[in-house]
Amino acid sequence: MLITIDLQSEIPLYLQLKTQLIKGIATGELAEGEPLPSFRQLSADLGINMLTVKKTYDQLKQEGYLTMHRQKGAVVNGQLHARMTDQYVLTLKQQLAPFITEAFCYGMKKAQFTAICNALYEELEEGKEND
Amino acid sequence: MLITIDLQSEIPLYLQLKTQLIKGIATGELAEGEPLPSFRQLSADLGINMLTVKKTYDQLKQEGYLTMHRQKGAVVNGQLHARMTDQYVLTLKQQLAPFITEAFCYGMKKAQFTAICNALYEELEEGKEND
Amino acid sequence: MLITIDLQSEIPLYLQLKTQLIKGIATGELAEGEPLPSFRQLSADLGINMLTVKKTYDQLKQEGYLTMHRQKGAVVNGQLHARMTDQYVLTLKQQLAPFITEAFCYGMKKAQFTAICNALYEELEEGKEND
Amino acid sequence: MLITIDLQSEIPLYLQLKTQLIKGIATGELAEGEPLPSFRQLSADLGINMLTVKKTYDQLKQEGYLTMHRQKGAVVNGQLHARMTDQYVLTLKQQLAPFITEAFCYGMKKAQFTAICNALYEELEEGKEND
DNA sequence: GTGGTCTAGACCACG
DNA sequence: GTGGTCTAGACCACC
Repeated sequence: MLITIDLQSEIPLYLQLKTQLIKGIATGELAEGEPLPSFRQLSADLGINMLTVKKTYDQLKQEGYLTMHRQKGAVVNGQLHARMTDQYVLTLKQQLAPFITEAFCYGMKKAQFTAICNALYEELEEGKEND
Repeated sequence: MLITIDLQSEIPLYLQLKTQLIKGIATGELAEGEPLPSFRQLSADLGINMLTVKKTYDQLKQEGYLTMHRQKGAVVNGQLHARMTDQYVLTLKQQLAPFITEAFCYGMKKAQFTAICNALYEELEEGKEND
Repeated sequence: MLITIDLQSEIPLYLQLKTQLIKGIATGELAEGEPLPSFRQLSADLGINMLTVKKTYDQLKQEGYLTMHRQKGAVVNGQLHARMTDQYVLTLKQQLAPFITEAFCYGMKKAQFTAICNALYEELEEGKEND
Repeated sequence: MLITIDLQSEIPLYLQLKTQLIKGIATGELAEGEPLPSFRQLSADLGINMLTVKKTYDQLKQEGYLTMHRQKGAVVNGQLHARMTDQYVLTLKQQLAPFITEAFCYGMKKAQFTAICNALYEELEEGKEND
């Protein structure tokens, strides 16, 4: 799986990495049980610090995406889903609100916004089918 | 206009304030030509630092939402919209992507996600009609 | 609140700190809403690294004991309890099992073990009453 | 005797193995004089490294649970108990404290905690009776 | 001042 | 080799 880090971006490195790994899991590109590269390996490949990678792995572990393994390193965890609690939906709404307000301010129509979301969603779904 | 600041939030105070003011302008709740409260007044009302309010006004002014008057203070500037560049759409997609990926991981269906967005969007549109 | 760190111990520093802070919260010595010292302050006081303190705070935050605050620093979070899920009880049993097995091997009677636990429990309860 | 190793666990493999062997000895499931499987056999059965098994046996030998025989391999050593020093009791209290504090924070009552411990204790005692 | 992030080293236990 | 922990610096945005 190809991972790219933009050192210029204002988005923290560990978040860039996290987002891409989650996407890999979502699309199935990183299948359940598949091992991820070790801290050292990945940090060397990306040219960033070990701790930054570890921080990412720690968060993914805490959120249930990964399991850390003394022998095999980090492996992808199945059994996501069924975590879509009301609490999550609430949090999501709060997170989306500012973007929607901004889009509205910029004169974007509801239909266009929906189209963008659908496009992103379908990207993931297609990725999953192609596994 | 009611403004609420969440000191617990990880969103910077000035951004919370900015978003709400922009929303007010977008919905028309803050009409063109209407003066905004002074730094001192607003910062006291919200219980935050004057500098934080000033920073918000500065940005809004710089983005064309406000005009500063020596006597009237800050007044709302009309003529928004028509700023929806391709660049903005691209940025928006990048910002939305992680939330959509996460929702997808948590098993949320596209329809449910769209429904949430539509609900948020319609809140804004209704606000505009009721002015 | 007095916090002591044993640099000689094989227990990680951040865990020593975490345990003591949780205990402080449990006994009510750190009351809801009370601010904790900043990273820099506490790390300087204890003579350990800032990141080690931050790591502790991060975990306590993630477990719901704390809320991080841009202005006030870290503050104690109320509304614990009601988190005693079946999952937690199961985890607890797994964590306790080895200690009980060991005690049993060393010839400790059930009554003595229970007595030790009760003593520890009552320490906390008394601490709470005395607030 | 059934031994299970959890590769996911954060508990070192050699400790998992050691705990279970001690438990077997404590309950009498592994009777005095009974030979244990060879390194090679046990490591193959459990799917772990031979060195890990050896490390476990070494420690058990050093703690007096086993005796190594050039021909018979490792054999169980009787005469346990009577090792419950004050030092051990102190250590145990320190180890249990964090779990009890956490349980207390989560709203667990003393009675429920005691019940859990008793249940675990009785499991061991019954194991012993049934031999 | 605060927290948030990142780096470049280091040592340890485990396997 | 792996992950787990720790240190001593640094820069940034926010308040």
